[in-house]
Amino acid sequence: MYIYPMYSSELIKGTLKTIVLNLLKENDRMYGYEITQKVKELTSNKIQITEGALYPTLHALEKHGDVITDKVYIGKRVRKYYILTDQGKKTVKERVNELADFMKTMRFLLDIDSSLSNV
Amino acid sequence: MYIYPMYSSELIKGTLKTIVLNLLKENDRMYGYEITQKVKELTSNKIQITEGALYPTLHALEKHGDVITDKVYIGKRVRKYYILTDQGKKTVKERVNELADFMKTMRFLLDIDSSLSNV
DNA sequence: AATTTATACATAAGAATCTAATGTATTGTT
DNA sequence: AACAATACATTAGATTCTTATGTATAAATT
Repeated sequence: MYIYPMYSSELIKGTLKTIVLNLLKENDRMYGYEITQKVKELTSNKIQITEGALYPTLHALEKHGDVITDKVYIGKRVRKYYILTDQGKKTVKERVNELADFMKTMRFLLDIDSSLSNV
Repeated sequence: MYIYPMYSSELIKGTLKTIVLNLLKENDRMYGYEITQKVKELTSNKIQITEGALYPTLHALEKHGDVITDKVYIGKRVRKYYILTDQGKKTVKERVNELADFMKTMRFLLDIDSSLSNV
């Protein structure tokens, strides 16, 4: 059974906020651990968000007003749900558009589309 | 006259080495300043490599054996040409393939291809 | 002729963002 | 009973960038 390699960490830098915001756009409410598992699953283990990266990011999004939280107890264990605000919905669009544009530029710059092996 | 905005710096992080290596693959020999101008030109000012980012990157590539240098004097002014080594040619392929794969994953994860506004 | 802009290298302090490690605690599985 | 999974969080250290600074030559403008 072949294990897909993870991407080198430099690549993921700068896209984490966008990934998290976009997941929240599509799922209404998610908690931290759920986000790490969902990304892992959706990317066949190629992107694994570490907790040391995720939680500070979530806290920053909350501070910035892009998300609000809802603390829920499952038995005695705490869970913090994150929900997009209206402001956050705007931020998602901006971020995703910017990333899409950036990737377009990179494909051109690196002449990627012409070799069809990676489409 | 509309000035295209630059991408936020987080996005560029982690792709600089790949951009530089790929340019060297396509141009045989280039010097630092030339690289900054070429990237600026090819991306309509949307990616502007700063010297503080570029020179340390070039030095790291040399240290790692991906490039060798050729110091040339234009009159009294020095110019350091960078040339890919065989090792460097391998590294370019790996880096570009990884970035292409990563962008593919991101397009899927962020559901970008379905909205055709950014293709 | 003098000043400014462009060319061309380089380094260094500080910011941002990540990894890896550590910590606490509960719940499910073997 | 022991281990793995769930769920939060923080911190030291690494990496990679920005911004500022420095040095110097060549070309263009006033």
